[in-house]
Amino acid sequence: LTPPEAPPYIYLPIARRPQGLPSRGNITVPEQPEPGVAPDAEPACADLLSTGDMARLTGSTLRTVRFYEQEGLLEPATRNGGGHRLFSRDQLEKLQLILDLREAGLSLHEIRDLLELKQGCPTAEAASERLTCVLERQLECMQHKINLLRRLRDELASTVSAINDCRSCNDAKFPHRCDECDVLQQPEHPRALRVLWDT
Amino acid sequence: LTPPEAPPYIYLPIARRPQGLPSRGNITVPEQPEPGVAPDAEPACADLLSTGDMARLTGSTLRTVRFYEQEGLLEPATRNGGGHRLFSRDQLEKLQLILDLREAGLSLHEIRDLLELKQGCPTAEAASERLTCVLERQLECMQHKINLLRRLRDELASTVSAINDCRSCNDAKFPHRCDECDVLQQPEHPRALRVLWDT
DNA sequence: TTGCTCCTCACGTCACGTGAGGTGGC
DNA sequence: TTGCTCCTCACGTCACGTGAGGTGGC
Repeated sequence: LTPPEAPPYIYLPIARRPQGLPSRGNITVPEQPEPGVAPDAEPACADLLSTGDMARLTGSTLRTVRFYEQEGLLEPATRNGGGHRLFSRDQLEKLQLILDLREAGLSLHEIRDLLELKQGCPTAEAASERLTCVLERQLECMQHKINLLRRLRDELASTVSAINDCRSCNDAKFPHRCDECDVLQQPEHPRALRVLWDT
Repeated sequence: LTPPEAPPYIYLPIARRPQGLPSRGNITVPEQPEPGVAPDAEPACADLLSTGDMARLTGSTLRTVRFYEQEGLLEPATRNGGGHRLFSRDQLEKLQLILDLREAGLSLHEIRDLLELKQGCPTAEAASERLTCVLERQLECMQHKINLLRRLRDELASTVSAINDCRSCNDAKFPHRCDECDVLQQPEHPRALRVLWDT
């Protein structure tokens, strides 16, 4: 990808960056091709992203981008003269998916398996079946997690509303005998209220 | 809590455990008081739970229960003659809440702050306001996470349905030019399909 | 005596965070 | 020359996992 004769300063990250693409400290996600720029002229070299661009555009960190490269999840298209990594756009999208899957609870091992699944299958049939199988198992886990989060959200919300009247409390039952207080009228306190407030 | 004169074998965990409470390998969650057993006679000693009971009843591990005790999140009511921890029922409920909050993404530090918040406040007003503030911030985080998980679930589900037709694929475009395939008819592929399948 | 459950170190792991010291083009 | 961004070690952290070797009542 790097012409051997070209001097390093040809490859300055700023020079490579089309106007409107990531400027320092700007977190706006840039659109794909500039109008008037042929998208298939120099497809891999047209708009490469630095490690910092990758981090800023995804809300992650330099360390995370480098760590994912070290673990084989990301691959820079090339490096410039100063040794700086330069990533193509598809690696940005890959990074965004990895970060979302991480937040959904998948380990990097599971994510790597997903990313490598298709290339590890001899036929489209095998790849389709295996990917479907893995994704459906993950879909179940995600649904369980959504259900837990929704239950917990409702529990904490009802705890907040239950202790609302405690702002005007002058009772000596605070803090040790709040479970005997008439202000907390609910017949059965939600678990979070019992654990965080009753005692 | 431990009468100094009493010999240790008075405190056997089996002897303390009312019938119907956690038997080995049984994951059913027992009901609170046995009918016919006065619930306030020996309240702290009536039904104490071993570390293993705590782990089994919550689906966690011995190590986790011990770690949470070491970190000051749980406290055993006492220990028996053999040094085995014995927890009261409110610690089981506390452990369940801790585990749910962990799965929701809170750190043990944040959870400890929540658990200690009330006792660290001089008045009910202060405690109510601070707990409300902390919980409402967490509610926002949880809602964001729910939204992310739902989006990701839908994205993966549509990816699964998109590659369904690939089971009968014999095209030479597999595996490197699937993005040019007519079978993947959607005008705009979802991100997961682009990252995991197109290439 | 044999299982079973529990105990205490203590080292390992996963996914990064956080400096320390150095480089390279405006 | 001065900032700014990026680089490579390398040690730290968080939340446990995983044996190793030992105890105690059926």
